[in-house]
Amino acid sequence: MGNVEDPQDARVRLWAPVAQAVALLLGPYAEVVLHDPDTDRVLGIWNPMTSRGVGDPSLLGELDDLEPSAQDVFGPYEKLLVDGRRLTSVSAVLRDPQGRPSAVLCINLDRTPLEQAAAVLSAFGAPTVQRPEPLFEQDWSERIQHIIGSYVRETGRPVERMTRQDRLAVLGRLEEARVFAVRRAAPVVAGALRVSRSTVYGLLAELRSPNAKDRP
Amino acid sequence: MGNVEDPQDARVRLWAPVAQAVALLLGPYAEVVLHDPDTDRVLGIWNPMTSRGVGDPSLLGELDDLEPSAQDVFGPYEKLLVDGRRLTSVSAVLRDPQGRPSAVLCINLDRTPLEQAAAVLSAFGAPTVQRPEPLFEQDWSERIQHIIGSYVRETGRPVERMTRQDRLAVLGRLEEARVFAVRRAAPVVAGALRVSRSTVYGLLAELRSPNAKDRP
DNA sequence: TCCAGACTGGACAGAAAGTCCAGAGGGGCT
DNA sequence: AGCCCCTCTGGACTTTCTGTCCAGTCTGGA
Repeated sequence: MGNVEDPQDARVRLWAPVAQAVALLLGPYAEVVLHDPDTDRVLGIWNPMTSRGVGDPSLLGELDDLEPSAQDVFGPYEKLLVDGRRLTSVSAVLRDPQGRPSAVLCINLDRTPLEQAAAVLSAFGAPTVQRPEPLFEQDWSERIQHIIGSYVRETGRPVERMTRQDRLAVLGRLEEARVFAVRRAAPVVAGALRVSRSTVYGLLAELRSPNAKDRP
Repeated sequence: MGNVEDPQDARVRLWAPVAQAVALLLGPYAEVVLHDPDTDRVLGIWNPMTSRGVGDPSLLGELDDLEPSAQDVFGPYEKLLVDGRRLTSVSAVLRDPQGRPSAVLCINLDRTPLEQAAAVLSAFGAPTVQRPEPLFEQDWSERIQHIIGSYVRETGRPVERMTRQDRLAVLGRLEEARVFAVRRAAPVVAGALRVSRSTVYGLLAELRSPNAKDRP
């Protein structure tokens, strides 16, 4: 299901069984990706969690730190999807008999369902109300990710093709969460929203002002 | 297993099946206790988690808030055992046909194993250490008050007669709590510590710098 | 093709954040 | 008391951010 691979490529034929086996073992919540380290493109993908397909460019950062290093296996490290899902990832550089890197295998495990299950368990018989929705993130930049992420999930609209209204709504939530009381937050938000700092301040001004716009 | 009951008592004969059924359903992690509200003693206990037995006095506080109230079912509320286990408890006042309280049934569910399981689940594949200590206050100025307040309480030294060391310690805690990442926090802290802004920055610098002071 | 609305990048003023220092207490010691 | 050392103070000053503005670019729709 959802497997996409290029059977023409010898590397794919070589590694596909491994990738598929792992994908089967870890159920629907693990994505296995085979990358071409030369072209930085996807060779094959099993259980894709995003809309990537064969030939698409590899996600920025997924391979970034890998090449210069001496070791071949990386992680596990944490990644955050725009929709808020938490992934645990490992990567391995796969070499041909001559020792040259021929592919990079990445396994991305979605930890969200496990965490939800954990929440169910610890809520069982718990008399105290769960935290009111709150921001148990120590790190405010995670909070930003989280808020933007849940908005994306709710609306199904990724950051890249948000409308002005979407941005206004997201900024409203961020404002509510007092995010802008934190130093340096505005530029970070601008970055996360793929928008310039000016735009953020513009939208923010529109939000905060008595909107004279509503009555023409 | 581990059931202790007094078959002589009519109330026990009446309620024992209920108690036993609940004890069986909730496995080894729920303790069911039948109390005598008049003598404040244990009439019967199933799956005892502590060393209480029939005839022992009921645990202090277990019945405290029950009597004066109008309702008959209480909880769930949280209890803490000396060994650190967290219990979720409910209680019910059981009445005879004349409406007089004849027994009190308490069910104590040990939530520890569930919470451990939850921890296992959310640790599965988790690369990062769990959050270093949440501090889920929305309002950062409250957080400042809270940190300073607890220091004062711990040391018994009010803000006015703090020593330099005290101030350093407090600032250390505030720093740890990332308080100074918030705009305008420094002056507020200075005010709360009854000290000038300069002093705050001075002490802060001393804290953050490689303390050359330690090696004379 | 042209227009209108939206975003950008850079410039800039103003506000905080930090740094620095001369001078004012204020204990403790002689 | 008188002195000294340590610490805090208030203010001046530099640096870093914040928030505003605007001319110019991009883009989708009529």
